[in-house]
Amino acid sequence: MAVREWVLHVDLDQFIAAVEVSRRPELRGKPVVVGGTGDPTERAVVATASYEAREFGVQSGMPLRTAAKRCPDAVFLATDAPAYQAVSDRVMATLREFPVIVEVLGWDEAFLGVTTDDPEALAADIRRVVTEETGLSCSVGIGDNKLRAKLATGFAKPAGIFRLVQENWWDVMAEKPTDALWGIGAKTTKKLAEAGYRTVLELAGADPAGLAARFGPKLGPWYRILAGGIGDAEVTATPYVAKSRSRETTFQENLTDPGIMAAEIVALAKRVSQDVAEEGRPAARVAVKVRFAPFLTHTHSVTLPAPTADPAEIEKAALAVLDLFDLGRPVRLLGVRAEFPSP
DNA sequence: TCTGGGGTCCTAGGACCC
DNA sequence: TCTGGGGTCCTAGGACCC
Repeated sequence: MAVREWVLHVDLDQFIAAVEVSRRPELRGKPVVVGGTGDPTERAVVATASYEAREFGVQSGMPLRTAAKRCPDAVFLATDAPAYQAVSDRVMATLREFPVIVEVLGWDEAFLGVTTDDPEALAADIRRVVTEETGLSCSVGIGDNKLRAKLATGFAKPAGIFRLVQENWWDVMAEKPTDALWGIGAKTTKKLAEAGYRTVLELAGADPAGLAARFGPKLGPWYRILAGGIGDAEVTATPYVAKSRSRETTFQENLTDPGIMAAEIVALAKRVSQDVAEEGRPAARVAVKVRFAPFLTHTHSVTLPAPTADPAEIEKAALAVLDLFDLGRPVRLLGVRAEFPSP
């Protein structure tokens, strides 16, 4: 086989649940649901469910209360972000031991830029070494660009390897619904169906001008390209630079007292200021998010007179932005976001 | 299904300027 | 006192992803 460049997508299997099981072996084989503080009666959602819990219809993003109804015998655990970050760091370090470029996508996934004559053999090596060094199982998608590698992983799971490239794109994808594509979700799928495009093949043949008119000058034509499996193949190890940092809280009981709302905004602004300080760059804008009951979300924001990392200035700005809202309605969530200057 | 938290990018309208 | 056309910035909202 010829030596050439490939994109590999490595994705850990049921990552968060797997981390929890690895430190509590007695949970192995049981339905495990991780989310919120681990109290299934709380306002919170499922971060990850083990495959055993998924058998009962428990899915990530689902309210914990619903998960508890579907699977009353599941073990409910609190989300422990620092623990997942630490394990993630070990996995990424393991991947960097291979002669590859590693682009981290999140806690549990990464793109690898590789040059090889046998990507399946490399993928199998990676799966074996990741398990040896971290005890975790992963799946590997092989592609000729990032889009195809990412989608390939979906067919590889769990604990497998799958190759999706130009040659088998239509065999695999032509008849799939458009939301099988990475970047097209439920809302867009519905709108595409209304326009007469239900499958990937149908979308690939759509008129770009018509798509632009319906979905916008960039998004519309991009959907058609996506349906052809075309995408960026450049994997880069360039460190991530945040464009914004934010903190938000959903309250277990709605807030009705504007004085308490102001106090919560101050607390959130302090946490954001800490994050801004850690970034070592000043913030240029401050935004406040308010979610009113039952679920209406609004944001307001200001450009600061000059970029600053001063916590007192960020707090003052956040309080001033909060004042732009009509707070005479019950509030279920408050958030504060700092944005860094665009380069 | 009574719907988390932390992000990114795109769109569109209005302001403002030349 | 009737009103072009382009460019850029600001702001709010929407969609998507992990």
